[in-house]
Amino acid sequence: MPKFYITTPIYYVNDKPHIGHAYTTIAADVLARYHRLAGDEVYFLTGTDEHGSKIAEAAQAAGKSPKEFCDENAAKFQMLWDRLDISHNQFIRTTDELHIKGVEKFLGRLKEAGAIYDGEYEGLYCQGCERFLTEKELVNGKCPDHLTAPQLIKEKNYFFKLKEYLSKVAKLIDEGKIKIMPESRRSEVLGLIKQGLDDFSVSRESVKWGIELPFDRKQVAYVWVDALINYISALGYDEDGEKFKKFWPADIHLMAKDIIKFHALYWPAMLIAAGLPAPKVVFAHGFFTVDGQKMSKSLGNTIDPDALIDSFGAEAIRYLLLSQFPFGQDGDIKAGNFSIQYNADLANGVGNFTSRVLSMAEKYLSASGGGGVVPEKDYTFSDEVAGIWRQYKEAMDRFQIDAAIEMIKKLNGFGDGYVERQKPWELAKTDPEELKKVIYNLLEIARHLAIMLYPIMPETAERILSFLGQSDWKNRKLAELKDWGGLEPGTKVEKGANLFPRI
RNA sequence: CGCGGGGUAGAGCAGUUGGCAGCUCGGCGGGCCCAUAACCCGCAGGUCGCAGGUUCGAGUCCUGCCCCCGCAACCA
Repeated sequence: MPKFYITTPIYYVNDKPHIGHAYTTIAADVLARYHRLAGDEVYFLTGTDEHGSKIAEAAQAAGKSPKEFCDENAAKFQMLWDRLDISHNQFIRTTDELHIKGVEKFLGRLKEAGAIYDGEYEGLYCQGCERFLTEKELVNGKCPDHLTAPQLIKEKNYFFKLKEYLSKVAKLIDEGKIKIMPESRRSEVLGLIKQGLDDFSVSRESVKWGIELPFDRKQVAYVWVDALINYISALGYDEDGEKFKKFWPADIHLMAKDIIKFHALYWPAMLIAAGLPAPKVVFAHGFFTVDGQKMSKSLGNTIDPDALIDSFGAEAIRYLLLSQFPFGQDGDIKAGNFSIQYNADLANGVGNFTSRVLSMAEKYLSASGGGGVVPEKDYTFSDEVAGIWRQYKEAMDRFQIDAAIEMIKKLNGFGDGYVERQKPWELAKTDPEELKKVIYNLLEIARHLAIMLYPIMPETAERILSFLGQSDWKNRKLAELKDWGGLEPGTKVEKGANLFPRI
């Protein structure tokens, strides 16, 4: 059984989760669920990044200890993932003992390998960026990202020999061993390599809230280095450990484009230095604006994920967020149109289609025990549906979640069109035998629709499948589920509840 | 020479390797009555930002130009 190890970034817990975190995590969940459905052994990791001076400061401002502060915020993330039905296998926190051990081991390994050297660093440090800036990066003496003047800081630091490993990373990217997606990000990263990057420091002397270096307890790991290591520490980071052997390297690190450099260059370089394989895919999705504007607290247009869930439900939000624009690109979330789209795609689309099909089955094929009973199979549509499935799979395999959603809409439309052409309500009077075939086809289309829907809207899919009398589908692989004719004659179906009430 | 995204039908967007311009919403007109006043069909609506170039052929490649948006903090 192939394995599929997928990760989200670990989110910085200096505040509660926002819509961007939800977007990344839902996307990862969709891919994780798709791969489980396909029969892969999936390991889906998410978590929180809890060290660094910013956290320490925020905790102090809140009058709490760093750990207390982190506990509270980490819980908010966990609660949101719970509400959104995120199916992660593990939620790692960088304050977990497991992680701390992993970081110590990994940094120790880098030191042994001679990839770390100590030196003194004097530089302009930007609090906001949590890193030293070069003179060249400054604009009018200020950090271009934070518009604050960096402070001149001098401290002992350990450095990672990035320059020494960069050519190896470049080679892996070149050979496609590390796939950077989408394509535009790949060229961006190759451009960065061409420009040349400096060795970076992996430790901080001035920061206290962090993981102490095993070879120098006066220093703590730089928060970025600490964070990246979570992808292996979560698995136990033990070359002989079963979990680690099975799942590493990651099949895909998913993230937003702002942190591509860390994942596509720094992290693979560190892994190479430590003698470990690099991740197979580094996928950076885009940023989005909301209703044409960048989200910001001062503009008051931030969207609380919980409020969205309250209005539309977790299932609809998963769908709405991912159907807005091509996955990977920048785009705009038209929150103002959510109710329009909800009604169009979910209430009038999926909800109405399953409703009309199931109620026809119940009405025209009612059995003595009540409810509809699936009639004889008909093979009319094996080709059409197989074609849609092929495109759906292609889309998912290329991480084009939006394109996969298009296929769901296409199948839905195909089903609605079929109803119109066949007019079951007339066949009910003129041709009962033909009617049975038509109903069979419709029920079967509904089943396929539900399976396709599963990664995006798992709860909805399960409900439709249960209305269709399906119970053991979870034990089957997609390769089998997507074949035409999966619905067995004699199965009882029921109209079920209204899936998406109009709003 | 800061970085990045974008200019395609009224609105919002697709257009992978160049090959007769598509989708959704909205508008108009029909149809249907199984369904969540839902569904189906048809119509209107585009000089694909501008100007050159390459090509048998460019929204798609090249050059130049114009315009819009994001880039303090939070932060995917």
